[in-house]
Amino acid sequence: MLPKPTRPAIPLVPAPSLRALPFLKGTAQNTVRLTARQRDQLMTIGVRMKVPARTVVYREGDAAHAVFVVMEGAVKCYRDLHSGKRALCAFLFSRDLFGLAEDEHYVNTAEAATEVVMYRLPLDQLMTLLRRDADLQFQFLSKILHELRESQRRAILLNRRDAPGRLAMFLAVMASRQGASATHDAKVALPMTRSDIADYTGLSLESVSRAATQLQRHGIAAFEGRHHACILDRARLAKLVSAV
Amino acid sequence: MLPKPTRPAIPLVPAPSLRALPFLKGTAQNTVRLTARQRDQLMTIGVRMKVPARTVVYREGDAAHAVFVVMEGAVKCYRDLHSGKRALCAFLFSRDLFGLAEDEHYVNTAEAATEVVMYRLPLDQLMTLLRRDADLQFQFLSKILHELRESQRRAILLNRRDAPGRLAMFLAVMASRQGASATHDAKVALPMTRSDIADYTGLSLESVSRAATQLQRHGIAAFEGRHHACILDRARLAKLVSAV
DNA sequence: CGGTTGGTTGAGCTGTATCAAAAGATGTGG
DNA sequence: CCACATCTTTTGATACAGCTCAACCAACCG
Repeated sequence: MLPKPTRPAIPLVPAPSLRALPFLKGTAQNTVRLTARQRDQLMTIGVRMKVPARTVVYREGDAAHAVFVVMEGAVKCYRDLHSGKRALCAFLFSRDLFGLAEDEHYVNTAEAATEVVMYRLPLDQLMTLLRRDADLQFQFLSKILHELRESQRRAILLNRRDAPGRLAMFLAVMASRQGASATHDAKVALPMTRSDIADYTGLSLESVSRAATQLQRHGIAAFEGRHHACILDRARLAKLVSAV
Repeated sequence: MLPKPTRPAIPLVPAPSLRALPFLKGTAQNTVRLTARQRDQLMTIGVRMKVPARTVVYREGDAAHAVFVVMEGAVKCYRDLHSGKRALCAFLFSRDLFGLAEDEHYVNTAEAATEVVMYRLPLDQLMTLLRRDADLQFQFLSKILHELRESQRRAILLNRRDAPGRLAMFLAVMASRQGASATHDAKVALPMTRSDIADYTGLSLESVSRAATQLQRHGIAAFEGRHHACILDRARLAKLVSAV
């Protein structure tokens, strides 16, 4: 399922880092700061991998021997339900962490939504590292905390009943992830399919489509092609988002 | 808002502990094991508090100076939405952790649903402890990971469209929290109000009520009084739960 | 060019939110 | 101890929003 991991001969590639709002002090950027040494250590135990889209990194129920850090591309994490439907738990992007096990087994399936570059961190070695370096461990703790909050935010999204509102929240999340400044950068990349968006927002495929055309008709956002959206009216989008 | 914290003169009270499925090895009980020394340390920096029901421990947006561990009773964590509705993020019970901040501020409001006994752990002292004791920190990391999964499980609950199914999932969660064995202990305590259940399950108050009578009519569960349910047919409840 | 995958649009149905009101619990003070 | 006021829960009738089924359109690919 996975191509054989390859370690780059010359480490010219960037070292893994983590994106998260800090637990404590407010800094300008929402990145947990790893020291050069910590990044080196992670790079040492980690294996850099590049996989094509649709690669299944691991399946729900598999024994967990590693966690992963996304470097480039998008990963989706999901659980297949008995009804044949799919619950998408999260999209992972650059500097995101995934593969956190429960009781030594993965709780959901991870699949590359695009071509993905990532680091594979073997659990035993990572554990050794974390046990020795409490600061590094704290960065991981912060990152997991960050994911917890994203999950709660998604829960709020799912609480909504209106399809346009849900899609608006999804758009807003994607925009903020891509570091969209308040004014410019209205373009939002949507590397996933509509079906993925449907599974993530808890809507049917058709409702996503309808909600998109609705946002477009109201001049709030434009959907150009499959994988790009353009936020036209930030104020009204924000209003829709907070109109829970 | 909060009564003055009091430290017990004689530490005859139980030390704080954390409930979580372990990250790595599967043990029989779902409790993270703290060493006696770690529990002592937590008890040393922590302050034991007993608050009556409806006490607001902290509000969304407050500066975060401490985290809390529930010893007895139930706490609810929520966010009030602009529409006047309330999104309940989580119920916290014995050995649960709450008050995890984002950027030095609490992200939701915590309120005692019943009379609650808890430990208040000042952040600065806890941080010092965690920085020194990587093992202790790992217990906290595991606990947060556990909460992350509970949050994802709730997201799956919210994905459902049918009220009886949602209520069934809620019941199952409550039952498993109270350590219900597969056969006995069919009684489930529901310390919260119907309104709280509605806010947690993302249903309207009325739908919760209707769903409850429906489960009762089908002989799956009986609701006796406000705060107690009795699971009558475990098999069919499980079927309803997994019929996503 | 047919086949496949992904996306949009339309018509009807189901189930929950909503509004409204009654019934049941709870607590207070005479 | 009862009567009253308040809060919580239940029950009923209606409307609306999204799901489902189904057909259609577009892009991509050998």
